[in-house]
Amino acid sequence: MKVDKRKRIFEASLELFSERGYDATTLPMIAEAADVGAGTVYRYFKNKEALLNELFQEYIGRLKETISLNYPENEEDLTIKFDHLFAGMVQFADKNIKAVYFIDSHSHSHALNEKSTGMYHSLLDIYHEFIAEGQEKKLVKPLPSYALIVMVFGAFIGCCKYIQRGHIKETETLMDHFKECCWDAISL
Amino acid sequence: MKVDKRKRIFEASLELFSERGYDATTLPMIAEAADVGAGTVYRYFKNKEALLNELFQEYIGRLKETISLNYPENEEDLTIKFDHLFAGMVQFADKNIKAVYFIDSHSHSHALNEKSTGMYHSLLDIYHEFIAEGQEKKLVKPLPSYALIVMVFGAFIGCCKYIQRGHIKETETLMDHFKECCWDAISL
Amino acid sequence: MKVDKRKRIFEASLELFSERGYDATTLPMIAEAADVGAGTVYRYFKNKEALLNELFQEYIGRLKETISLNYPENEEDLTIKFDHLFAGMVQFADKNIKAVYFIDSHSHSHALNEKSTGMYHSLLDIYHEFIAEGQEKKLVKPLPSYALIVMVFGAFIGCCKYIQRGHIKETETLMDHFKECCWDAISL
Amino acid sequence: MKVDKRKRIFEASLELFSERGYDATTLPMIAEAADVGAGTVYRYFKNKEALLNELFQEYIGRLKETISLNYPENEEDLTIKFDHLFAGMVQFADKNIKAVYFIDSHSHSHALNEKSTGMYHSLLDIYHEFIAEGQEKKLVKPLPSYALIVMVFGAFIGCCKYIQRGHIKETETLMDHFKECCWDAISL
DNA sequence: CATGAATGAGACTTCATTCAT
DNA sequence: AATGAATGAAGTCTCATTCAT
Repeated sequence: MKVDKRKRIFEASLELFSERGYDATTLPMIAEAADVGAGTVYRYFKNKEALLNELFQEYIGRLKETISLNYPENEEDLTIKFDHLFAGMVQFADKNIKAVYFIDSHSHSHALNEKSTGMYHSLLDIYHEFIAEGQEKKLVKPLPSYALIVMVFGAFIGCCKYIQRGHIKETETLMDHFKECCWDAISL
Repeated sequence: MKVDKRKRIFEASLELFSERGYDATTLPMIAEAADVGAGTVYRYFKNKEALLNELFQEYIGRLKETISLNYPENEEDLTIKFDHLFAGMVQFADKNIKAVYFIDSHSHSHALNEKSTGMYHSLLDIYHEFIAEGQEKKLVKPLPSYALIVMVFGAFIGCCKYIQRGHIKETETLMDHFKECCWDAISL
Repeated sequence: MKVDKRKRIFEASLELFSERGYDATTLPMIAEAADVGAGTVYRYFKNKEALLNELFQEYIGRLKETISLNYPENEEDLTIKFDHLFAGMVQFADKNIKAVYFIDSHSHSHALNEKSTGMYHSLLDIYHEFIAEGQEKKLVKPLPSYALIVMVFGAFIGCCKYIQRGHIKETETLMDHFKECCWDAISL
Repeated sequence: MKVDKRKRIFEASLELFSERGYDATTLPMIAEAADVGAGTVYRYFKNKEALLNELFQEYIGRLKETISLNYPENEEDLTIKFDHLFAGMVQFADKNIKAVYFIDSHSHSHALNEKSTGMYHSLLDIYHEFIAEGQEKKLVKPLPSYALIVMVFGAFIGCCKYIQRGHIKETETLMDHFKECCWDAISL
């Protein structure tokens, strides 16, 4: 029951934050969506800001976990690493599409604390390392890795939005095409 | 004088909205940044929401104008069109970097009215047409054009953010590399 | 066990009310200080207001008892009565210094009920009678007895606060001097 | 008009704080009593706590001024100084009876800031000096001056309360008697 | 025109109290 | 009997908006 309420608040927040943004989401909205009393939210989270940060950290953590799981750290073939990273994102988005939007739209929120931004950057580091390795092997374009990452993320999120809006159904083929796009974009 | 005040409000809003977001920006903040009385804002804009929409429409309009100007509508060579579109974006961003962030971060704001979203989509239409033409000519990947557009935009905005944060200086070479990235991403 | 919990709640309340005041003391504070659950307080007291009143009445009762015990009702020598009253106050304060502050700072609380204020005034009546007798015997100044009482109380509480703040150690001599002060103040 | 609103808020606060205490007084109560909107209070005072402190400092200042005015600093006869101090209190109480209660009941409030307590103690210093001089001259009892001051204050406030409750009308004779009480209490 | 004082709706948050366990 | 999770009423405070000057 305890876990239940906390989970409901978490999920309601994720939904609302991803759709309206943190600032445009009121606590009463969250309470109603989670079907709990307004005061109940404060039993589980210190305040609205803490709720945002816990939510952010939770999903950054999950995303990182998804990507890190079985990551072929010592693989020589870079495309295998790329496949893994891309597959991880797809898998995560598949289960947590709202979380993808939420992370994307709040990664520079003024309400994030140091730990949150720290976790965010530690997530990006995985990609930075990948880019760096690729550039060393002359397989990836010699552009700032930050920009390349954003490009892939931009593409990925665009793809998610596209799919969610129902313009088209998600297919494995589509995802493969997207992966190709991304690879083409960054590779030499 | 009238124009002056309106302009100051506009610019203050652009700055604040792009940095903090519409919801986190208060009217007193805007008034102070524009160095006008709070009531004065209401002489030029019906309310905060109207201010957002006028601002959004203004910059969407300018961006569209920049891109459309001398657009080689009947050009056969698709890369020339691509060059033009990319150059337009770069040129616009060069003069209105805040506006780029503003548009990016508010394109799905809950406070946008129909006209604003309409203009936004009509801007996207230019790109849609370009993609469609490219796909017809088998020069562009047969992926949903919406996704391809977002990818290019994502890359572009990522690039802008990257440059603005001072990680590197903007150079013509850098921009050319980015253009290449984008073209590689979408082209067959 | 029951008595134990009730006692702990009582003592925690006394401490907190005397230090922060009734209104600035929250029930969670009391529960924590008493090391009981918040709900438990309601097993022993109807609500916060009832707790205040029971506490007030309890200590007014004890003070009255202390003063009344062996009160030389029929003593002719007024100074002996005065000595007794003063000694009673000192004795009470010695054991219940917090209660002295509590009574002093809450004797006009908006949350006291009729019974509480009734007991308070009935306590004052002892002093009123003493003053009246003294005035009849032309030993006490012909001022409103209420004012004379407050003066003695004011002196007494000031003295308690003074001692508690550690400015000086309580000595029998000091108390005797105070008694003298008080007597000088009211006597002709 | 500006001054008017601020003054009304000040006076309403004084009334409510002196009657119910700071913690039991809500901002809506103040706003209603002052006949202004709730938000208006915040145009004049940063918050409720600031309102309390400004009020406290204002009246401490006035009281100090009243007492200090024409204070016979170099007078040899101590009773003349005493007369002056006592007369100052009476005069102040005459014009600001609510303020007397307010100061008395809030002088140890947890919401007072450093400046407020500083001013309070600087007010007490006037009395401390008087006591010290008296003790030096062997005219005042050799008790802690803090305690003697509290006694006089206690008497004075008791007297004020007594008068206000209408038990008796304030007369010059009454005040003279009180002064005598106080002098008897502290003098050798 | 321009202002900023004034306002009340509503946001965040706390807390006295209840009740299922 | 004891608990503490749950709650909604109410408190403090902010802010979009209006309006008299």
